[in-house]
Amino acid sequence: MMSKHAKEMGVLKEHLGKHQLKFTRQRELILDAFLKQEHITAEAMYHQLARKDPHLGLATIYRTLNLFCEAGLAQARHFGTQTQYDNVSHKGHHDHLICTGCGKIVEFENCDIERLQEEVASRNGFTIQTHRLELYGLCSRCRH
Amino acid sequence: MMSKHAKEMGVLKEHLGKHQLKFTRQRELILDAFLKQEHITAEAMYHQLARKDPHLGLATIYRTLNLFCEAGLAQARHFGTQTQYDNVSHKGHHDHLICTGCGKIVEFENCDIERLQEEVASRNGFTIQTHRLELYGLCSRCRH
DNA sequence: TATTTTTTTGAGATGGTTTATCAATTTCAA
DNA sequence: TTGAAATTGATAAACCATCTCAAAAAAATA
Ligand SMILES: [Mn+2]
Ligand SMILES: [Mn+2]
Ligand SMILES: [Zn+2]
Ligand SMILES: [Zn+2]
Repeated sequence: MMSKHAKEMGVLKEHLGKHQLKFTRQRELILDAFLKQEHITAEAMYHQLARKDPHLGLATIYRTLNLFCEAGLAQARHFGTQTQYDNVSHKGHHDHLICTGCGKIVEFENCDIERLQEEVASRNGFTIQTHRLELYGLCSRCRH
Repeated sequence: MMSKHAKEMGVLKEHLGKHQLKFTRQRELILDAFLKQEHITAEAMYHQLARKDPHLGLATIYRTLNLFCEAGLAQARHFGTQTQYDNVSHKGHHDHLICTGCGKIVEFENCDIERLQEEVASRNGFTIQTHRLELYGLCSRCRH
């Protein structure tokens, strides 16, 4: 039977091949667990994977999640104190709504906002490379 | 002669009074230096003030800048690795364009973007408390 | 398959930034 | 002027992420 994450595993292997990097048991294990998440911290992955492999080191988790970022499977986001790794393997650009009550994260895309950002930039002589838009507030559950 | 920063000194003193805090030589010194800046890090203030008072501690700078935030004179911004303290004593809400080449920071306000943010939030059942919008790219000088 | 080369790993040290601790000092109201 | 309360400066600690390096694993080569 074919792995559930065959496509993404292929993306990783292609990246590894292009950069003289090796395919390891740890990288496979971490990718498999990562793809089941939407946003996760290195620390959270560490604890979650400790059950499957108690010897997996935290440094390896960080190294591997950063590798996923380079391979285009993940994006590092800095919402709070710890870096959240965003699983972007199956989605395009998006921004976030974050509940300050329960920590819930909702993703959204808004072309109008993106266009206005470009306008602001060009009006000031800038060319945008990246941007960051985060809306912090209370979700409907936490408001009541 | 009246101090150049009389109004802001008044805001600070009012905040101190309301919270049983004391007016000190250090707080006056740091406020005076802070108000001459647009955005500055605690570390940068520390080095800058070392000339006027070589005994001023870094912890005091941090404590005092955080106090200014509580008094509404400053806002902490997390653009890069170090916290930038934004002098908001004479301005309202604004967002930032940041040049990845030279570090130049341009402030902007855009009501249309703000309105669209509210729309996105309410469509998702959220009530916005704060937001963060940063556009990273190259300024006209750095592009050439 | 055996050998060699190269990369990766795990444990812990290290680094950078900010906050906490605490005895000595300063402020300010009585 | 006195004394309670807050502040300060030096430095330790916390925190998150990266770096170091010897041992292990992977892949290329023979
Ligand atoms: Mn996301
Ligand atoms: Mn600003
Ligand atoms: Zn919530
Ligand atoms: Zn520039």
